[in-house]
Amino acid sequence: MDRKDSSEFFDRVWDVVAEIPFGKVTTYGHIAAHLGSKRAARTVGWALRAAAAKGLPCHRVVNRFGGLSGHAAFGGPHVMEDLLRSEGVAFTDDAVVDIKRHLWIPGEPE
DNA sequence: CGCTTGACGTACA
DNA sequence: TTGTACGCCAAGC
Repeated sequence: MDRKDSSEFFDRVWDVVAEIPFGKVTTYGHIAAHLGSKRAARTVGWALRAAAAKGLPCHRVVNRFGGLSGHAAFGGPHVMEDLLRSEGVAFTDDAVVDIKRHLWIPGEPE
């Protein structure tokens, strides 16, 4: 709607993150691209940091490689990984999600 | 008030 | 092809 706040970008990121289904993950680039700017991935990361404080499932958001970049925002280096594993998400490496199996794209549900 | 950094990714040389 | 630079937006210092 008429959300023309300075943080409109943030609000959209939170909206998308909140729509991520259980056991799925998405990437900064896909969110940024969905918002209109692919290179805004960095800003998405900033929004996710705030999203963590908002209670959004930001642990389902990973980088392009499927690596858990924001584990520090969870208060523990393996908290994010453990959360995803609890959702049935597979890991290809340590703290690296099998994004190829669980990738979810905003605007394009199952 | 202004410069730098920051949960990344793409584009160009 | 690989490497480097830039872009996005906001917060921190």
